[in-house]
This record gives sequence, C-alpha cells and structure tokens, in this order.
Amino acid sequence: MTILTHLKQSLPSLSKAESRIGEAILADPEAAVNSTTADLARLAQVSDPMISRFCKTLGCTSFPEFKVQLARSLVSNSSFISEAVSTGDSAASYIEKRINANQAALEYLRGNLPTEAIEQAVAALGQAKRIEIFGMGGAAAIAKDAQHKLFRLGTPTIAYEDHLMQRMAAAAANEETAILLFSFTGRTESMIEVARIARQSKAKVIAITHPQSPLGELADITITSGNELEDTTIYVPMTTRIIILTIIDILATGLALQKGPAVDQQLKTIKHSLEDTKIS
Amino acid sequence: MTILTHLKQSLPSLSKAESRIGEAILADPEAAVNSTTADLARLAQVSDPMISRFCKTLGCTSFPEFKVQLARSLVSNSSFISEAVSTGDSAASYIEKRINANQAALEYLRGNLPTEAIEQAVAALGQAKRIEIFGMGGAAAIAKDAQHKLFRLGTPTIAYEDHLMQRMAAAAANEETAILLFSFTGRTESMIEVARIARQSKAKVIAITHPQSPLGELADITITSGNELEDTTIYVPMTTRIIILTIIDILATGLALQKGPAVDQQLKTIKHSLEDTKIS
DNA sequence: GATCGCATGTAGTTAAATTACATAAGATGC
DNA sequence: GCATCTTATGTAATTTAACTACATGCGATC
Repeated sequence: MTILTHLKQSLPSLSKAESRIGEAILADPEAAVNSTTADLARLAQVSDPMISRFCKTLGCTSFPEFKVQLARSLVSNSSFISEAVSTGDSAASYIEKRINANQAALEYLRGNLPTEAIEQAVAALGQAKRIEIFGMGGAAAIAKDAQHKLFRLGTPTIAYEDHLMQRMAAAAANEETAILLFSFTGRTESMIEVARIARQSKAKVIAITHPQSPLGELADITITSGNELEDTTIYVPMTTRIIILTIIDILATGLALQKGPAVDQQLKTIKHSLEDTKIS
Repeated sequence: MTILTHLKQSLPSLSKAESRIGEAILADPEAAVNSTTADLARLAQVSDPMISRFCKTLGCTSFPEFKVQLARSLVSNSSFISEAVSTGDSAASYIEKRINANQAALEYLRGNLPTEAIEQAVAALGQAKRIEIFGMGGAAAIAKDAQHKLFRLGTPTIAYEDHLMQRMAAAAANEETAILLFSFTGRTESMIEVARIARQSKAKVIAITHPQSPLGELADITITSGNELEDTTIYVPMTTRIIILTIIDILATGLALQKGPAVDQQLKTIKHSLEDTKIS
C-alpha cells in the first residue's frame, strides 16, 4: 500500500492537528514533496514539530523519509493520467494513450472494488449447481468470455445473448442456480425483466452493472461495471470492458482457489482435449 | 526522463569523485534513497560536500530533492511485479494480485507493441470495404467483441466462430476485404487453413497471435497476442485477453481517428437506436 | 619549470528536524 | 460539579544534516 492511500485510510483516526496536516498534504501532495516541516506547518496552521509527529504516526521514521514515500506514491497515480486521443495523433501517441487509459481503469478498480461483494459472488458461484450468464449487445461478448472462463471449473455454465432464451433459462432456474448478468448501464429493460424472473425462480442473481441502476438494485449481489466512469473527462470510454474482464478474471480466480485441487484434473482434461487441433 | 536514466547517461561526463558517487548510487539506488550526504560520502569515499555538488551537476537544487527524484524513478521499475495467486489467499489479496497482473500485461504491451504493425493494420482496415473477424474457442468472444467495436465505424463487419462459415467467408473474400484473425497460440490447424484460403482470395490478412507461429508467419500483418507471456500455471492467466482487448481498442481508436468526423453521425445514430430499450 | 584553473577536501555556518519540556484542553473519577 | 489525570499541542532548545566559503593540491598549459 502506498503512503497516500495509507494516509487517506487513517485520516479519520488522526488527531485534530494531525488531520489538518493530512488534509493539507492531500490538497496538494506534489507541493508537500517539495516542502520543509516549516512550510507544511504554516500551511496546515500547526506547529513545526507536529509534522514530525504526524510522520511517525503514519509509520515513517522521519519527515524526509515521509517525503520520499510520498514521492513514490505520486508516481503511480500520475503516470495513469489518461488523455483523450485527438485527431492528428500519431500511432505511437494513441497507443500510449489507450494503454494509459486502460491501466488507469484498473487502478480505479483497485480502490473501488468492494471485497465483500466479490466474496459473496464467489461463494454463490461455488454453491451453484448451474451457472447461467446473460448479456446483450456489447455485453454479449463479455458473457461469452465469462462462460468460457467459468465452465472449466466444473460447474455447468451456459451463456445466452438471446432475450427469449434468457427468459426461459431464468424461469427454469431454481435456488441452486447462479445467474450472472452483464449490463453496462443497468437500464436495459429486457435485462431487468430477466433479472426479475430469475429472482422469482429463487436463483442467486449476481449483476455486474452500474450500482445505482434498476438492475443493480434488483440483484442479490451487485458489482460495479465501472460504467459510472464513462463520460467523465478523465476516464475515456471503452475502459469498462477491461474492468469487467478483470472482474471476471477475479471471480474465476476466486472460484478456482475455493475449489482448490479438485479442479486441477478438470483443467488438464480440457487443455488436453485441444491437442489434436494444433499443429506442432 | 527519470533521474536514474539521466545519471546513467551522464556518468561518463562526470569528474572522478562524482562518478564514484554515481556508481555507488547505481550499485544500490534503494539504499541511496535512505542515506544522508554523510552516508553516501563514506560509501563513495568522497567528502561530504561532494554529494551536494554531485546533485547540482545532475540538475537538482539540493540533495533532499535528488533523493525524492531518485525515489520516483525507482517506483516505475519496481511496480507491477505480478505474483501468482495461491491457495489460502484472501479475497483482498487475489483481487490485488489479478489487478497487478493485468496492469503488468499492459505495461508489457507498452514496450512491445510494434507501432508499424498497428499503422499497417489500421490502414488495411481503413481501406477495406468489408471486415471479417475470425476466432474460435476462447478467441470467439474476442472476435465478437472486435466486431461490436468495429462495425460502428461504417464498414460492414462480421464475426464468425464457426470453422465452416469462416472457410466460406475466406473463400468469398477479395482484395477489398480485411480479415482479422484471433488465435492465442497461432497453431490451431483450422485457423491456419482459413488464413491460407483468405490469402488465396487476396484478402488482407491481419493476425493477432503468437508472432513465431505458423499463423503469425502466414499473415500479411502480425500483431502479438502476448501469448508468449502466459506462464504454465494451472490457473489459466487471463492476461492475454486483456492484451488483445487493448489491441482491439487501439485498432478501433486508430480507425476512428483515421475516418475522422465522418463517423461521428454514425456513432450517434447507433447510440440513438438503443434509446427505446432503456428505462429512465 | 611556473602559473593558471579545476577538482576536491576542510572548516564553518545556516537551516532544518527532532527532542525535551511545558501548558492547555478534554476526559474520567469521586 | 470539582479535581485530577491523560492526551494533544505548542514553545524552546538541541542535534544533526546540508550547504557555503575557503584552502589546498593536482594536472594542464604556456
């Protein structure tokens, strides 16, 4: 963990003077790196030695060491400032920008993915006897990808992109079914309908979607699709898929860990089944 | 440029004492970050003020500032160390590890994606009157995703995952067709066959695959799928997908930039077509 | 061979950071 | 409700780190 996130986390537990210092640093961390204790003390309106104490509270041995740590944490945040591509950009330039944007999206995920939701989702997937995955439009490819990743872990897993198939599968589901729904906005009417049917069937509904959306509120477990990022100036569109793919990655990893060595043979068998289709 | 590379570059032009300091720092930069001028001076067997002078020679205003800069340059080298997940990892732990692994994959892409290949591929896609996208197995979802992104830019684009459909489409192609092939290994026999048929039809064949593979060598333009990165652990790493998805992202971005404002209306129309399916 | 200049070391000074101490505010017990 | 104890914070003093000014020595050039 970087010192900056550590600071953010421990901000509430700090004393009055110390939190003033913390806020002064967070307001302009770059400036803090180039400050002396006196500078910072003046800025936060506290006495000089409070800065030293503040640093020790955060686990550093001295103020200079704190500055070094702070400088470190600023790198990882500033290197992911993604810029929008613009007409006239060279290939090298837009390649760089898109990679930055996608890395930034993952960086966002690091701080904003609720651990409990993942744990619950993994538990639900682990208990399920069947997994159904629904996605339409752009999410259809994602559903397919998730199916491809999850079916290997031993539980029958099917992906549907057809609304009618989804309705039937949702209606036929029971409490031993986990249903994974992918929707960027969480406002697609047919998806919401399917989710409603699935809940009536007592299936466990996991939605990867916008948390403050009808679909997000309907599901048993909701994980953000990062869609709340789209449209903002900093995070350019197209990054949501990277986020969702990484969430699938994380869910599959969690599930594989939960099932443990039991799935190893399964994975080997599946891999082996492809051998005859490859040339050496 | 980071201070560390700057130091490496200017090492030959430094004076005797100064280069001793430079070498001492390069020998263990991490230790230098936690040193005082006196510590470093002893290590490099020079006098104390030489350290200050050394820093100024490198363009820093003071030794503390140099330390901060040094700390900065060390981050970019040491971050993105991806660790394998292991049994007993907490959710928080494997979430962190997977995000790291995916960011590392993108970092790899930054250094290893050949600009010229991207330029050629964008040019080929731009000139094409039709785009056909082929992928099987795990790559089928990727092909579907690419189709979903590229069809919006005005050129008729179809994705096939069925080998027979792929054969027919490849045979029916002509010099105005661009064919995008996704294959992780580049060794799937049926994919190679399809590529061969496509070349006979004089279509432009773009392969996103392992560069040193039969398929990679067969294609007009080859872009790495990052498959050379996959380690052999049983828990299938998903980093290649992230890489390929980002490549698709980059290709679509390049194509959109090339077409310019011409596609803006097209994008708006497509977006508008979904409005009635969403609830407010 | 002498002098000039540059590189480096020594001593001293400045300033920055920490420690030790004192005080005030808030909490706790009677 | 008052007294005392604890904790947080400021003040003063000390230590330590970093830089400046100066001195010396080595190498180069005339």
